[in-house]
Amino acid sequence: MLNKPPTIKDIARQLNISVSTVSRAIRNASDVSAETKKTVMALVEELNYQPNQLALNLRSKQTHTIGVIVPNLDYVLSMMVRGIDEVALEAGYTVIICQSNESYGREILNARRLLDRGVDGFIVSVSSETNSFDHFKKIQEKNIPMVVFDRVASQLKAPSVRIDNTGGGFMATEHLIEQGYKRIAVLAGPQNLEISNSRLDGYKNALKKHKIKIDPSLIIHCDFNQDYAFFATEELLSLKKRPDAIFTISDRMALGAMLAIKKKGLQMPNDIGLIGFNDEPVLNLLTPSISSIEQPSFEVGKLAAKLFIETMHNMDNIDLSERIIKTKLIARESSLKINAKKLK
Amino acid sequence: MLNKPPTIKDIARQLNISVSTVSRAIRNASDVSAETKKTVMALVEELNYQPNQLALNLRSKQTHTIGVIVPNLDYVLSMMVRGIDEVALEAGYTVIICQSNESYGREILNARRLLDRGVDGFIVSVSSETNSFDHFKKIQEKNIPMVVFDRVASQLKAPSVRIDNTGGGFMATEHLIEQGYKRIAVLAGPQNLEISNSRLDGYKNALKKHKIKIDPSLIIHCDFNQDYAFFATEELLSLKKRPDAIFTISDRMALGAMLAIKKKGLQMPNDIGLIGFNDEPVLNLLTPSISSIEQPSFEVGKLAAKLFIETMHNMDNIDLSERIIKTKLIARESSLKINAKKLK
DNA sequence: AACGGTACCGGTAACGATACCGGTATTCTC
DNA sequence: GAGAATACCGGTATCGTTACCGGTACCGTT
Repeated sequence: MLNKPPTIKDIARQLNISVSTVSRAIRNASDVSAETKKTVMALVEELNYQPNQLALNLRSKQTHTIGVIVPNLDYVLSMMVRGIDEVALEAGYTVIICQSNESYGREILNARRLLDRGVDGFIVSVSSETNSFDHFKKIQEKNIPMVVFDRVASQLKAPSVRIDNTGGGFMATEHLIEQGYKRIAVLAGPQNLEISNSRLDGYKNALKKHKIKIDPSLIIHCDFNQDYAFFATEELLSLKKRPDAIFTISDRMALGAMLAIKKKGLQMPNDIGLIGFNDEPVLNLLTPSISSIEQPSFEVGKLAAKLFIETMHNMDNIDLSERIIKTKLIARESSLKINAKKLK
Repeated sequence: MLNKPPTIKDIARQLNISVSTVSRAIRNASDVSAETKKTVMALVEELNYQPNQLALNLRSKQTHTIGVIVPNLDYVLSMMVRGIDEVALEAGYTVIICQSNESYGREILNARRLLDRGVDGFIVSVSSETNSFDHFKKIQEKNIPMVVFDRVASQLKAPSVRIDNTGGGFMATEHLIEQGYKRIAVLAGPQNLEISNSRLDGYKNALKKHKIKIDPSLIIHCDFNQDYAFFATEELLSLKKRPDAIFTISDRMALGAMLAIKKKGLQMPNDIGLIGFNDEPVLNLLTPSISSIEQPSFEVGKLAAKLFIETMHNMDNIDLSERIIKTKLIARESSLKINAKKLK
């Protein structure tokens, strides 16, 4: 049973009419009588005709496909991708997900491959290695729609969706201050990532507001990585004047910090406070449970996809304003000094 | 700047030669002189000519695309997908990932959409709702390559890769027995999922081997879900003769069980033992750390992709033998009775 | 009777690329 | 020097679909 799928031509031949008429009948266009339309549709049904997408792609130069490039598929990004997928599917688009693995070269490669696969556009979150944006600018010059999300880069002029990173960093830090912590360290991410620097800015803003001097020795840049965070925390804890609280700009790093804290034999929240960022569900299962900044990742993804579709349908008037989504403080045992005694 | 990308025709026109010659020159085929080849390649370079994939797709009826259908993107499956992606990319294939969200209808829809998007084949893990496999059988009848992985269904005759579920269930259960647990309960997954039943079989085998009577009241089927597992465990713990150990066939369920155990005020491993399945990294961070069965998910994915490519290149002689990958016991505090005292 | 409008349909050229066939020259062979 | 082999190239069909143009009826209007 390997007979090829029927084409519009087969239908035309069988019905003794022209392919154009068949085409029109199927697309329910005008210029075709109700009667012929009926006979065509009957045969379409009988033969189980499906239009050949590949041919349509060639003719229309569209594939109804969105290329999504992400640095990885950690908890946050995979939630966002699910959001993108949800909206895209609804709108009749298929999503191709490529991971750059935080590599600049891989990101370029992904873009190239997606491009000559004929995607209709891009939804992108940049890798931590990426400093130059020429590969994306080239895409924009070709008038191909592109939306950036989560990891936004201000050098890249494109519609964007992200969370309020500065605000989140501020909330986390102020929360620690309000709990009475005095020497607050921060594990920041890679230097050239805006998402990282914005959260760090929030941290600085909070200290300034409460008139606490910023101590550069308490600011550590390292990878978004549990192991790096572990070692960084060990170093922090062995300082002469060790910090009494740590804000890590991702939960993965908070986990590493937690391990280092436990290894050192310190108790949270009394000996030291800890707060992460992202609010991964696991935090609530740990002992002590760990505070964090919650963000609506799924919503970010959905909004990015919606924005993409809007942009796509309105290419001669692109709305470059930033969409910024609020975050929320989730205070748990690891930083709740006052209530901590009650909880015990 | 909206000049269309150059085509083979443009090159031909500029060089005053025919398109066929250009085509041959580009593909480095015979029947073209070294000289014209050089001039063609020079112009190709200059114009930055890229062959139009859409046209090639139509002509060759191939897209170099693999459709991957998974029920969700939890820890295990996303690792597997990463493995697939790795191998596929290397081999020049792009992967389209679709989530069925454990829905039979969605699975059918995904298959349809991927099909008329012209994927070259499928790599599939079935949803928990799926009982009928006609949608996949139809694909096979069209002589389109398909490989199933992880969630395998024996009704579906296709090359497959999965872990040794029965063996894993056996190892987990025997470990509990060896630690001295007597009344071992199991939280099994959905009834119609082979992956679930196989792990349950392993449990039964271990009990039989050690001459322990199987108590149906200790076997509970519920969703792969933390909340369900929580409630199921609460019920188990309120039994008159409550179990002294629980084997959950996924880590997500183990987390739910843990919460119920803690709520009840019981101590692991002495009051009750607990072991999960999958060995998600979080287990090691919990207090107590939770035992599990480790599986090489990334390898499963890679193997699935390799198997797919093999199958694809050898469609008239498909190798239907099952690839089964071994698992490994990771014993931690939640079930290590003997060493537990030392750890304290 | 002549004309304009509408409804319907068919032919053909694209889209971008490759495969096949056939036709020149040039070289080789004896 | 005739015939065969080779090297090189161009024309055309094809993949499946839609856009565009043109043509035939048929109707109603004046």
